[in-house]
Amino acid sequence: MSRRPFHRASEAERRQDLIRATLDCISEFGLRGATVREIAARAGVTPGLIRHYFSSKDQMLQDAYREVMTGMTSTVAAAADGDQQSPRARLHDFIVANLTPPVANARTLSLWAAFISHVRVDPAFAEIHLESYLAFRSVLETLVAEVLAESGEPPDAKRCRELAIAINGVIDGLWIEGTLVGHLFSETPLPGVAIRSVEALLGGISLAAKPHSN
Amino acid sequence: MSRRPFHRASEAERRQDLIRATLDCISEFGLRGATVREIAARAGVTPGLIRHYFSSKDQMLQDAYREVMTGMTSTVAAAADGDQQSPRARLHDFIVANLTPPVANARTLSLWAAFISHVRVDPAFAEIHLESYLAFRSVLETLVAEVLAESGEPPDAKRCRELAIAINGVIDGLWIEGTLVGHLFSETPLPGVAIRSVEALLGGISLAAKPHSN
DNA sequence: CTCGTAATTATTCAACCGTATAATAACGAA
DNA sequence: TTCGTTATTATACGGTTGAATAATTACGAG
Repeated sequence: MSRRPFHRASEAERRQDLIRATLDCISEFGLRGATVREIAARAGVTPGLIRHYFSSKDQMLQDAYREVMTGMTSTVAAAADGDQQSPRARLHDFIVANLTPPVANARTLSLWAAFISHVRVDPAFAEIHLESYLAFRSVLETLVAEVLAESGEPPDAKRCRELAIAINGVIDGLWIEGTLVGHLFSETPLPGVAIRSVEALLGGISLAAKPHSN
Repeated sequence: MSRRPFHRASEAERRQDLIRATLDCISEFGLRGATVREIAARAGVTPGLIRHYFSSKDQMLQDAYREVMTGMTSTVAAAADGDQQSPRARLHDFIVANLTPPVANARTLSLWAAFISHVRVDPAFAEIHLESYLAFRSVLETLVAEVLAESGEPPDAKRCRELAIAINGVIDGLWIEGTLVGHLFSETPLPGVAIRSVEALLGGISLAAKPHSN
């Protein structure tokens, strides 16, 4: 009976491994399949180690939830910051980034849905959701304001807010449908649908780097 | 030690009770809390009875999923069929029905999210999702086609499809946000946001029964 | 009224869950 | 090298899970 060999890892590294294993289990087997034992096996450690880095399994799930959401938001925010483009081009890239991998991805959607289904159950999840939603909408609202200013429209905070809410809705809805049954949209690629929809919502403002030909 | 009294119920009635108890448990405690024992207690029967009406717990979950989705779709479809209104008014009522109770409801959203998170895990759930999505979009696509025809626009199947996809996205997205953090939208009620957004998507067609004053 | 069928309860089972605790091994400081 | 600290493993515990089976009760057919 030889004892299992092991190596010490840095705290950041271990926590990252455990969270990644947690997300893998959730996306593959659902929340029910994300057991302490399965997660530990996936991370290549023994179950007891989890309680050494997280005060409880729920705590680890919450940290995992937070990481998923901040990861998505930072990814699309970064996409809107490529070079010094015009506000319209940046909003364009922001929208496209939301509807293409790695954000538009079946695994990510499964994780998001699993966590969302717990928002009503656990107040801690509700708080994480609220934070991440506001962070996302804040980025979007700023982009919208810049686009309107670029088009010479007078600043109107209330209109920006409502536009951000609506655009956020379009993005969310298309993201869900596109990643759940993406094969249905080979004829009508969703990034294009989203861009044209947002252009309509903005009252006809074109988001293309160069004006449309049609 | 007296034996628990019981009464026989019709099969339809019992299955309905069990499914409702299942949905109650999921929305309150999440999928993890929807155990055979808790569900049976909620339905006022003993756990063994579940296996008498459903071949397995998963089977019951799938039936519950199907019922939630068909219930939502039939509710909003019925809202669009009030009296013999104009197509524009019917689309208007359809959209509003999606964003007001009982469809826009935290419990319903929790259920939907819990099931969605299993689409990737279990092919049976994926099939139910596909069916319900297509049924919903079909209703919406018909409404859109009628609205366009009413406005004298030439029939264009591809445009109808794309509009239905986009409008579906707006509805889904606002539905999620509105039910998750509804208190954030007291200043900008979502049904109004949705109507104005869809009007923009339709290229300016008004959905009000009487033309806007602004 | 009787009796067979089926709905419902009661009980049991093996497996698994999250957590707690003790033993051990790796690493840094001195 | 030595030794203390702690990351990691190993083991154990009480409770829960979905499922299977047996015992009982309600109800309809005849």
